[in-house]
Amino acid sequence: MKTRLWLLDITDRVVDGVSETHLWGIDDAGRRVLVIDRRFRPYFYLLLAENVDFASVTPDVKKKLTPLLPVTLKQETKKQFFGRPVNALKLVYDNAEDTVSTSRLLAKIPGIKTSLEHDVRFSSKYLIDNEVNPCGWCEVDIDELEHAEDAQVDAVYLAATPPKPIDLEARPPLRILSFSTICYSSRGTPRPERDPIVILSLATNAGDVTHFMAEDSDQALIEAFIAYINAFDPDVISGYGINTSNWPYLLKRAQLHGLALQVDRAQSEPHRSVYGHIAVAGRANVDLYDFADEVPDVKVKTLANMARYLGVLKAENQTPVEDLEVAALWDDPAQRPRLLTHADHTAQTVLALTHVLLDFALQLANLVGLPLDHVGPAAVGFRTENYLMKQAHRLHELVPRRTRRPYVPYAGGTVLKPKPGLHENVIVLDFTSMYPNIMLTQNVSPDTYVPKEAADPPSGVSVAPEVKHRFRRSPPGLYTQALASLLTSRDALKRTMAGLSPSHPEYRVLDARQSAVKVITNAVYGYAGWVGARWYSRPVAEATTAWGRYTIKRTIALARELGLDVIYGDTDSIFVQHDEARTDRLLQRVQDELGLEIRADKVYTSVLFTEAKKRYAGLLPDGRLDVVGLEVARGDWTEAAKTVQEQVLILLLTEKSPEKPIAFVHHYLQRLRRQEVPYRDLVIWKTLTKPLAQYKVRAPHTEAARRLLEQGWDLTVDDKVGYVITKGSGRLYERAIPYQFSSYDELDLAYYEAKQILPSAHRVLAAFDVSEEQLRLPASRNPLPT
DNA sequence: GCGCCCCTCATACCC
DNA sequence: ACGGGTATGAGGGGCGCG
Repeated sequence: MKTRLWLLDITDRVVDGVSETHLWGIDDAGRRVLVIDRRFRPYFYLLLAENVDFASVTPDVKKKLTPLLPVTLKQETKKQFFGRPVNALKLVYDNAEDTVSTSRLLAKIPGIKTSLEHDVRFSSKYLIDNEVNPCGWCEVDIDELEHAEDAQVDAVYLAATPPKPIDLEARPPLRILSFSTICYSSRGTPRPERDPIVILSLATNAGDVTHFMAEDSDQALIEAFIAYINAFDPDVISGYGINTSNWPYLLKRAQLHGLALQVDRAQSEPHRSVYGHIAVAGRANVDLYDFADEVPDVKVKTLANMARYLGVLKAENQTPVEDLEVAALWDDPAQRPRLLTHADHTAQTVLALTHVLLDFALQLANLVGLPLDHVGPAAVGFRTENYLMKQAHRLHELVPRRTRRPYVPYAGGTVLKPKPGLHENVIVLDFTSMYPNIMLTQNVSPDTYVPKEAADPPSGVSVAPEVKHRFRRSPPGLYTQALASLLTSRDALKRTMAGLSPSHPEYRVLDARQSAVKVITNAVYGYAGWVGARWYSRPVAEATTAWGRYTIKRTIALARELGLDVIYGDTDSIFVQHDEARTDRLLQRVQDELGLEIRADKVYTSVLFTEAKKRYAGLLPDGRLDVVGLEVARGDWTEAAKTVQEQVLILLLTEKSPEKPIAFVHHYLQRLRRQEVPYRDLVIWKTLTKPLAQYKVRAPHTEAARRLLEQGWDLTVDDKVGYVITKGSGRLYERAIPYQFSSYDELDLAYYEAKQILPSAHRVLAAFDVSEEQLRLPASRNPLPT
């Protein structure tokens, strides 16, 4: 018998000392199935030192193994390590838990260089070796199970063969459940030991929106949630911040009531897993917050902000509920319905956001080979690494161990000094995927690097400028093959998409796929320079940026030869006058001489530069303002400062003279003094990047955080603190108050004028020789209230 | 005690 | 826990001044 399985989740366990793998998925008839594979065995390698043969080490290995568990030894002669053929002993075990401890012991035997792949997760090896990907289809021969398995699925089977990847068009329809909770706290952050969950709202893609309310306690609420999940039987459970907040809270509350939070398909409970996330066996628990980083335009990553930006926050009619208000709303029978509406709305928003982000998550999981619930919480480096491990398997390359290394800095890209002032009709020319293409064309990879003392290999080498690192020309290395595959697949996806209407159902999937491919393509260079990477290689990273600097330098020279004035440039781009004939010739010459593609990107009808690098603003042909690096583009300036700067820029770039902008600033300052600028536009948001105790200086946002803590609020690393500056004397940090605890009358408006509005406006007006003095309100008029 | 200088710390951006 | 390059503001210490 055969089954075709779309892989949703993979778990493993040890039964009677033997590891087994559980494949949870959906078959091509839409049934939820579990396939148990007892055939795949844990293993690791012992790498033999050079000029050491199997015969001279095997007896020692066997001797050490005797008192240990049964192990099968295999001689591997087809493996490579960093591109060099090696001999390795493969030790195959029964129990994955035994491999790590014995690998360390055996690596000390003379003639053994090191142990390898003992530090790769068992389930990862399973997927990689079988070339099976999560969120993709596989085919497997199955037998009936001799004993019943306690799993909440339509069928449980035993694998009779290893699974084989197969190409089936569409994924099966998934049952999705999104939820959110509201906890009651009379003071500060709710504590699970003390404060109940008062509302749990959920929304499903079957169209149901439901909530459960606490009565005397939240026990019935939790029981109702468990019952609902088991009845609806979702494949995907999603939420916003559920890995850090909702799940841990629910688990603690359930524990206090003596309840088992049985919501998975294995009759067990959610538990913390490798990347600190919560795993729900047999389902995919997806925390959408983990994908918020993919949307850099959203600075303060609340659910509402994400949803608004992605266009899924339909009903904005209701006033948002602040954490501070929850207790009062719950306690007031007249207000409680508002809280319930808010809760339901939140769950619906999470579901809507899931629809937007899930395709990307599925494609990323499938591309890099991490299970759906792992791929979100896994950092970019680990996503990239998993993709590389899959490539390595195909090339018979052994996976290097994770080791601690010292950090040694190296030089990056070139940034040109801009020509300050207003420029008209400017085009931006960009290299397409500069670093990936450099690595591809020069065969830059950890396994093609020729060490300083080594002689040139027969294939010849390419030599990086400045740093002089050498890379053998052939055969293609691990990175090279990975990038070739990524770059060609993205091209193909783009071509297919071009032939489809964006409304075509396939289009969304292809677009999600190409985004996933792009993310990993762009991450490979950074991965190479990350000291935590298994395939870390400083020469690779350093050579890549050196070729990049050479490339941009030559491009500038070619532009000048063609009579094009270079106004600015950063790493892989140059800004020149928009002269079609000359830029066309430049693109051709760059392609011919450098073998890299440079493309016309944006055109600015007018663009303004200050003296500073990485900061400019321009008008696009459709009239939109594009702001780069300036305060408008930053999350740590007040909305007030950003609004003013944005208006000043629009007026400046359209009028090309400073009169109207100056008048606008004056007008805005008057409104500020009359308290007509909304209070929330005067809040400053800053991220806590470490625990409060580790700060070496007192800063406004750390002191505001301290005040929040005193009032019972929890703050963790990566939380944003919103504060305002109040009147009084002394340091700013003494006057920085969490915005919830202050009011308009207490604000130091002079600070907002002098340190927010005026600098951000002046920054862009300085190019027109406007002084900050000219932007201030005349002293006689509208004096500041004291 | 205050203003000034210079340096460090901290954050967030660009590519 | 992917890279380096860059701008900017506030804190903090040292110094001279009154």
